Amino acid sequence: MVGLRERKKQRTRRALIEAALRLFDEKGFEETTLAEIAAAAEVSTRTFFSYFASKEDVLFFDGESRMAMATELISSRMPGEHLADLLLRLVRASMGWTSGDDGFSVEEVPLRMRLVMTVPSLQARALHLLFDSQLRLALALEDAFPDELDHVDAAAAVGALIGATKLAVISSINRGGSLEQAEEAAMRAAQLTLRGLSSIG
Amino acid sequence: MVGLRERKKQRTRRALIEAALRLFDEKGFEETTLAEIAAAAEVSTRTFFSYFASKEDVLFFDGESRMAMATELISSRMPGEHLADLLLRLVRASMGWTSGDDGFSVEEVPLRMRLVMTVPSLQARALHLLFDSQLRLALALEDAFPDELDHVDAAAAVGALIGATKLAVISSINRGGSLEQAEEAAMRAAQLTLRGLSSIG
DNA sequence: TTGCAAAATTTCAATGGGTGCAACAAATGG
DNA sequence: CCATTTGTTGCACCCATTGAAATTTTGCAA
Repeated sequence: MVGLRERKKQRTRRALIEAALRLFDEKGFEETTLAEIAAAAEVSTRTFFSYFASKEDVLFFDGESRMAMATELISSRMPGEHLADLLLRLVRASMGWTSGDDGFSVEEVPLRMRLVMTVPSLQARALHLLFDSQLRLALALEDAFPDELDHVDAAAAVGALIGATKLAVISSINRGGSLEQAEEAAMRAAQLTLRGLSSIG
Repeated sequence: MVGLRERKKQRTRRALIEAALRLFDEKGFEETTLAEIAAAAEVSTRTFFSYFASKEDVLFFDGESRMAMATELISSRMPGEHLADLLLRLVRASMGWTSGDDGFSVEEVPLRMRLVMTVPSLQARALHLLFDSQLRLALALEDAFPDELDHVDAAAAVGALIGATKLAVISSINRGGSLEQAEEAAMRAAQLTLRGLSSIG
């Protein structure tokens, strides 16, 4: 299963990610070409596309593992646990996740935030990925509350929670707030929303 | 103010929009090139970009006028009107807006929905535009409730409301629901969220 | 170890969106 | 009618992305 082939692929993937993040940091996203990233990772430009579907995607390399952690947490619902409590657990836990098994650490979080806030195509991609995650989380919620939630409830709960926290965070940062203030705003928005959600589950 | 120059520009803009929508409908978005759109509108390809910043943007030509209607509605808050009531008015009204002064009618709504649901780059662009609108709506809300809402409240309210309805609509459509069922889901999600929001304003 | 099939990489050419620029045409205002 | 402003065009160019064919690397079995 974990033969040489697989290990080599992981090494290449890692090299691409590291090269890309470094170059994005040094020269900016739009100023970095795929050719440069590929060269820095010592592969051909074409090979980049067998690892990532687009230039944007390399920045969100840990999306899948974060998603896996989230769905796992949801499916770990304690018997009888209330919707709002489970979601609060989810919000708290996910703020601590920097990255999963991908082996990258918390250091690239500010870089990613900066890039997503300033580069339109990255913002669009981030929103798109987040939206996709929400649909999947809603499905997971439905599974976790088979008798209590229908799909509109589940969608409304996930959409409201993530919608509120996301807008609060960005709105806070747009006003020049620090990452700490943004985190603070996120928790407050989440709690406001969860209070409303307590009428559902 | 409305000289020949201005009228001519509006005619060109309209021609571009009509040509683009027709071609997107006939051949699909990705299969339509900018050269074809420009040719159908009888301008040069280069000119397309003095009207729209990207191929995606032409599909959302009425975004600004819809936004204007929304902010106007918010600023028309009756004295003492409660947050949830104002937002309910907003949701109801906006479902009726097909397009504003742009002079296009309800006919392109299904086309747009179909394209946004199936073309990734359009979905990303739509989410990006919607997100931007949310930030502006949150600001408008803050202005409308100067004493009752701080910016986290406002962001949470807008984010939760739009997040919930959006996810409910798409989730409903993803299950094969009709546009009517989606609208139904939207209203239900909005009401669930507004109930929670009644604790804020 | 050798040889072969599968998988990964490279090379190459082409498409198409998007931009900067300089020439050109048309409208406006006097 | 002239001068200025504004919009249009053609052109050269950059770069992301894709397809296909050629080539290399790896896994595995004889």
